[in-house]
Amino acid sequence: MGMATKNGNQKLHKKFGDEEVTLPKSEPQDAPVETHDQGTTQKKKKRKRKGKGNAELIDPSTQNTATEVVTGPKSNGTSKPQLNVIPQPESGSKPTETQPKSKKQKISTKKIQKPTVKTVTFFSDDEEERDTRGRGADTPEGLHARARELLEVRKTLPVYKAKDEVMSHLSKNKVTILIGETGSGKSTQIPQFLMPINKKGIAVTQPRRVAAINLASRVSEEAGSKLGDKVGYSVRFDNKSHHYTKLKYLTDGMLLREIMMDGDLAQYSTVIIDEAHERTVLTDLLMGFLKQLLAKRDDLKVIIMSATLDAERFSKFYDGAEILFVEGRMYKVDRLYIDQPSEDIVDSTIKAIVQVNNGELEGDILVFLPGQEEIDKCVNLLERIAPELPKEAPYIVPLPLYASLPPAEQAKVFVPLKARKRKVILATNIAETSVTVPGVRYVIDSGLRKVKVWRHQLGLSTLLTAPVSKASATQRAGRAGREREGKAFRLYTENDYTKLPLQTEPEISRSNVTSPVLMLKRAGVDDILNWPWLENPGQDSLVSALTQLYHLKALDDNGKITELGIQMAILPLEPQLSAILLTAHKSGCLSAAVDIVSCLSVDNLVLNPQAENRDEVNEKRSNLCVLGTKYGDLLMVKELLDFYTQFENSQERKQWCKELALSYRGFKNVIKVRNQIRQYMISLTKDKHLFDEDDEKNNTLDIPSVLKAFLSGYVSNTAIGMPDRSYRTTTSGQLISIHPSSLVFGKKVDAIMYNDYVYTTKGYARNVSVIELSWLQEVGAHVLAPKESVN
DNA sequence: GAGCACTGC
Repeated sequence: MGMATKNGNQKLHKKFGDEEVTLPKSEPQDAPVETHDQGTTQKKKKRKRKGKGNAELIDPSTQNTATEVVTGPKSNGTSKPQLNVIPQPESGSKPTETQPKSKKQKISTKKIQKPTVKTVTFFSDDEEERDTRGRGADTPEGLHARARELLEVRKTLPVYKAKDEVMSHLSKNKVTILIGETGSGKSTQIPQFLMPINKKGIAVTQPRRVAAINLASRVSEEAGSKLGDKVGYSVRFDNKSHHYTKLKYLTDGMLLREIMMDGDLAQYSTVIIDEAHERTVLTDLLMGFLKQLLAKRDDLKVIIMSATLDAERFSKFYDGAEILFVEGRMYKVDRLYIDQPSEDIVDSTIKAIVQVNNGELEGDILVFLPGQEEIDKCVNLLERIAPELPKEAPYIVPLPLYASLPPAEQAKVFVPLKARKRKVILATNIAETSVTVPGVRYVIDSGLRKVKVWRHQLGLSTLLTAPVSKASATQRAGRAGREREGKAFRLYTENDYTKLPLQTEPEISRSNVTSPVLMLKRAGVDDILNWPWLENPGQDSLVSALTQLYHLKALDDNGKITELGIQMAILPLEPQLSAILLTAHKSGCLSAAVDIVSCLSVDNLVLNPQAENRDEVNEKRSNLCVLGTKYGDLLMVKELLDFYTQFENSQERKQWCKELALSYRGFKNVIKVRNQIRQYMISLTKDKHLFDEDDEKNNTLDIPSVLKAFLSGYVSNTAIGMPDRSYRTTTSGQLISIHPSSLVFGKKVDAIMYNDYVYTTKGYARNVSVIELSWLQEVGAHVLAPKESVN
């Protein structure tokens, strides 16, 4: 059938009405699903059950039962079942959906109430909104009353019930791997259990700012103290902790900075790495540092908290550390597969949405799609077909959700709808971990995601659409079972599912590791290749990072970190950008360089205009930015920032941003970043007055100096204009095109420098500036072989 | 003449 998305809505609707729709196949359930067989299910064939039947489909962890914690042999003395190793998945079965426990381990099967863990939304990342809540209850009496209230809730958490066993284990071991699923309460309770017995502080890391802030605020309430006193947090731009704070939630990046300042982490007696299974570059690095530190410090305890999958790997990494398992509290989620996947993901998504809407009980639908393009297409189609769908079914309201969407648009997914309406949230991976949408009962999973892959041989990155891992598919499905039983409809076959990789490839093995390597050097690691990497990025990748750092003069001929390198590591920037600032300082154009670098550190600042007013916006930008038009995009953001700061009030700023398709929120972040960088530069140079004469300096902007400073960081990101108007890179001679979003697009110049080299339909240079050929020799002779670079 | 997931200091 392969219905094209270009079809009109009438036709589309008709096709859904007839019996061509065969997806997704649904398994008969024990639970009442009266409405399920409306309309489109006649053609369904019963799926063949394997072996143990229906139960095998269901992730045991999502059963609504509470289970006792099971610990390793050392916590013996009871007749409770034990577990210290995660069993290998049976071959041919569904490994990621098999939990390391047997039926007999369940000690209780009573139904649980609504999960009590506070829903974490991304809103509170904005301190303006966060500070307005929770006021007035700050009296000691009020805090204690609230804590007593919360204690009753805490006692129902699986991990609370196992407190004694967990504690007895933790007191005997230096390293523990603790597996706890969603709803177990591990992130809030375990650190609190430890507070009375820790002499020094407890650090708990999180991959995301919002999570650190929300956990700290919850736990502080539970502990009956004011946020920032006994329990606090520390994230970039926001610190609510004191030297006497006993329990500190921080982002993993923050703990890494602390390691660079104090390699022994002397202020902590326990470090907990939470969400270790996400395998971000930073958590991976932390785990390596901790391994080294454990050999040095006898009084340090380390707890690695994770979802199930990486437990054995973590255990091996920490010399066979024991694994504790805590049952989560999620509701049952049935997984259903398609039998004939379509080539067109938008097509099969729309069909699945319509069928779920027609056939399933009330509850919102969360759809996982790879990117903005697919999401926007689906939203448009759904808006058109919604009025044509059967009147018996709820009216569907499509809502997009992705990171570059303005905050007000994102907020719509949290607003409840009136009766007879059903939210269909079409989201990227943002909804897999970062944003939790309430009310979701059905998940539709395309099985796809976008992944950025760094190719160090070419010095470029590509953004690919790729299948998710089993772990990711399980996580996505779990989003349907947070409030009650749910269903996950997978837009791929069960056979395809079995072929998916077990886990997502760790980020570090597909990333540019220049910055991690500089951090290691700063922390005193000499032998980068043989450092205890949880995942070694590979020799090629490491050598390319070391070479890059050498070119940036962060490392000397012996591979030792230089004074410059130490300063670069301190700045909260990529090494290239740090190098640029230090060069700019020498050449007297620091202020302008800081402005530009701040803009470059903020994502989605200069937005893609909508298609209908694209030409108009582009023209406005180029008329406004005289220097940008002549010298390129670095000068453009400098000009834009100057305009932005000249406005009197935020209303004018907002309006101006809107007209030029710029992000107001982005500029607010630029100002924060700029302040932070200025502070760092002041402390590095010990010159308090470094930025005092800012206004005068703007009047005498030395453009060649600024561009040469940037060239010092981006020597290898340069290309030469050819007679046929194409450009070839100075490093490998590859063909490269100026991205049409650049102000330099369509111009013929001698040479260009760019910040990003991205391969999509072809190799594109993004964020392009005009440079002179002579500068390449002047600034980049030590990197570029003369014969290759200019001919 | 493109169109890009997510996160962190």
